[in-house]
Amino acid sequence: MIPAADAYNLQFFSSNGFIRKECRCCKRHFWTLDPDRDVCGDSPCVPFSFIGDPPFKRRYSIDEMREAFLSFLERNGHTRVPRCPVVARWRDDIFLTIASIACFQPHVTSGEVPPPYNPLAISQPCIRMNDLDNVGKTGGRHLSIFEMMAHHAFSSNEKEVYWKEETVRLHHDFLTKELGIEGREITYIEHWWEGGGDAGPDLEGMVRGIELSTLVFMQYRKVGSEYRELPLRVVDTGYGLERFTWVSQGTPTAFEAIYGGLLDDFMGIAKIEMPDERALAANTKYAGLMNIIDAGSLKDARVQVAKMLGTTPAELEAQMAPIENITALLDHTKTLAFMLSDGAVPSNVQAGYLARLLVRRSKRLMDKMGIKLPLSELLLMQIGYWKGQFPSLAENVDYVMRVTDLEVSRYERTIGQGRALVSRLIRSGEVSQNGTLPQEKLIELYDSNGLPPEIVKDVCEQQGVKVEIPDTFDTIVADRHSASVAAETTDGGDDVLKGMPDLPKTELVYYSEPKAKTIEARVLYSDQARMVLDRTIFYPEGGGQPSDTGTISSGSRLVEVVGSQKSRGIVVHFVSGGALFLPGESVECSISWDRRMSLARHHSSTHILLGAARKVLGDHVWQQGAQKNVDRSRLDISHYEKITPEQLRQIETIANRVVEECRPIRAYFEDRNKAEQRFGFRLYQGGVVHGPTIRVVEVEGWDVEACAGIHCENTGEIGIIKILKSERIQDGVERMEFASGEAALRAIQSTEATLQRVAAILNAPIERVERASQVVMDDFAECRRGTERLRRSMAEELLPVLASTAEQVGVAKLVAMVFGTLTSNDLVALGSSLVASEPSLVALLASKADGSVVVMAGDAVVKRGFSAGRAMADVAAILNGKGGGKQDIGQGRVPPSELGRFAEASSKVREAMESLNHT
RNA sequence: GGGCUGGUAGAUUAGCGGCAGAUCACCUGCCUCGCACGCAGGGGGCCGUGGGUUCAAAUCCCACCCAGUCCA
Repeated sequence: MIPAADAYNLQFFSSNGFIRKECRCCKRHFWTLDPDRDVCGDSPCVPFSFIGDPPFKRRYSIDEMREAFLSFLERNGHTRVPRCPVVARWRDDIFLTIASIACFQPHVTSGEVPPPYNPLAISQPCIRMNDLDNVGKTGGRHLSIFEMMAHHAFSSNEKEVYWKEETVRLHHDFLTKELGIEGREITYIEHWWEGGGDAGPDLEGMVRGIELSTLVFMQYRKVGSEYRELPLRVVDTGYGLERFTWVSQGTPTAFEAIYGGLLDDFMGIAKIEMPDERALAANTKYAGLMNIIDAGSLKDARVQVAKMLGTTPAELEAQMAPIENITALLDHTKTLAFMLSDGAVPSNVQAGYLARLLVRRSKRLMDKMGIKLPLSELLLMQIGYWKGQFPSLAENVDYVMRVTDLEVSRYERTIGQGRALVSRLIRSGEVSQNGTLPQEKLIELYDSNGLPPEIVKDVCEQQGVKVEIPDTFDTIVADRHSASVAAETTDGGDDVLKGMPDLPKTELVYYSEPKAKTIEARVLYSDQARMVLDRTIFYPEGGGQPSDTGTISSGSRLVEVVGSQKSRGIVVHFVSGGALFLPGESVECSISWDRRMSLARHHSSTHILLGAARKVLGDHVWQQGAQKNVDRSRLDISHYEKITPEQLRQIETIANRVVEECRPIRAYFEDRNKAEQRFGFRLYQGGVVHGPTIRVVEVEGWDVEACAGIHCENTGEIGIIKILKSERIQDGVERMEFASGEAALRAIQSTEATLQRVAAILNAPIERVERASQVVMDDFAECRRGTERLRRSMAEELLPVLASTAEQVGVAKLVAMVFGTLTSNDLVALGSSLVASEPSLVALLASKADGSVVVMAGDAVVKRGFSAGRAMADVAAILNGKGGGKQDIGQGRVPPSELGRFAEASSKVREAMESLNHT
């Protein structure tokens, strides 16, 4: 979209002497106070020029800068709000908090929920993984974690807070009056912003070649190719804290400014020296000119910078690589510290995968630099460095350390196995003739076995096999996946209200009177399958809790309610029995009380178990999903390893203690912002919750969640919680299945009944079942071994007898015999002993028991060209059976009755033997 | 959520339709003052589970379970 021409034409600009210009380099329009300026102020149009020459009035540390920003805005009518977690659990579209505005999406920006304060100021740690490869190589322009300082204002037709004029004024005042940057240094580039379906004009605040801030005016919703006005206009600013700090200090890279002493500590551990400051600054400046860093352009950059410094690219590479690695490690470990402290569990899915990726990248960087210290120690150092500014980092140190060590050992295990795999691959000759590993194999090793190409190369070259890593490795891997992306199936989402007239919202009596078993209600709508009432006690399916069932009746007319759903505040009852009622009629509603109580018990148990799991396993435990049912329910939680039986028992014990304590369970509606302030993001266990008012379910002193379900009023009503089993449903997610109340009793009884039946089978009392079954299993194993021994000794015993029946046929000997009760396995054992003792022997053995036939041939006969397999096929043909085999063994089966003609078969074999080669 | 690997003795694994093998570990004996070791012998396998195909399945097909891994 081409924004309206006057979108950037601000009073602020004209009255302060700004002029609009077009960059001679990139052709973008920008505003400046400098009439002579003809470039926009962004790199690559202008180089970084703050290094060694900061344009600020003084140097700021990172927390001074944050404080300067937030207090400046407080003085200008904003309220400071605390940061959000970096793991965005309140969003179902992103895993990580990628911008400050993400804290207020979608509920605030959609207008559904009022902002906690308006306007407000925040400094939000954000994580972005899209430029991971660039981190370290661009002097700090790319970071996987950064703080986005922001002021947000939300305006509507009813309430105007502030919009473009005030935003730019605040920005300009902060930079000039607060930080002391000359107004002429600042340019504002006109830009159009789109993201997540929203759009609007924005201005990018540039100083000395670097973008310090972005001022976005979210104004439109993009629907197709059309832009519609949003009811709520959002001032979405983003001030890069790290960049502000860096520019204020003018250090060669941003990392000195961000990490200060921690950078020195890391360099000490890696035993590397700071490279020549001039080279480093040149490198950063040049990197600033490049928009995308890949293997090729990095090479170009090295050549250019080397030329500037009068050195060779190789020398420069040697000088820069260590600092690039250590700063990347510094960045990755900070990101990990934040993610893990927020309870991210490394896994193969979602945010967990990003955590795993970072662990592995960090570990690889450490290996490259020869750092022996455990990764967890580096995280500990990061936590130590940041906890003053982010005290919550220190709260989960044990978890962070433990899960990091575990994850690193998993990685090392994978790599160890991978190395062995590569060695085997080489030994087995999976290498092309010219001694290189096929590229196909290299890709597969990474894709299927997680082996980074460098490691494969390392192992291969130790064994003299060459490996070429293609420059486009990542692209090839990506292509492999994009080729197999299945067409997404989007179901239409049948609206349960389809075809109904406009109806008022249903009064939800199941909330106001949770103990009501029956009520009177008035019919608003009724057809063959659906009914809507003015009020209801039928809980509609939602939040993992199935709906109530029951009846709706009037006099002798009665329909069964098989389920209910809520849409736009209206509860629709699904009925069987037809359209018996007319709108306006008064009816009697009655729900299946046993079902309701069982569901309520299970639902309350879910909350209690979650709290118990958190106590036993740690604060990283979050609900990942839950399904309640009448007989049993399940709760999925995030956890990094298999829950042990002992932990499961502990969880069960603690949960039942909560039941015994008869704690009150309170359910109430609460203003969203108030609830969040009181209970934090822990509320959102059940996933994303919409609306300005949320229903809070509080198990006193134990657990608080936003939840729409029906609960007991007191934990005592649950009676008992029995965990039935736990399983790992995916890496990082454990599922617990449990039953509550009477269902728990039934489950226990059922297990007991099974045990009793087992006891009956074993003919032992329950107390001795364990021992008895052990004895049975041991006996069974012993029997199997005994049979095998017997088979072998029988073969030994029968050997001389059989051998004596051998008949000379040409140069070979034939033993042909039919047995009565042997099995195929026995025949093979016999045959193999026979041919082992006499290499020129052919054994043709059959059994009437199952009609199995075996032909075995000794080495000497095989050498002369005899094929036991072919002989077997001949025998099968004669005796109406089937069979075949290899040179030395043939097996088959014929109808036992045909064995009466065994002599015919043996003469056929004899014929084959007679025609054998005599030499 | 999707894709790709793999599951065989306590461990690491070979076999990939036709007699389940190797190495390490384990046990016994020998050698040795003793030992990393050496020599001789031995025990140890529902070939992940359940179906199917086949005269015959560790092996092929289907489903499931478990582990690993890449991508979103």
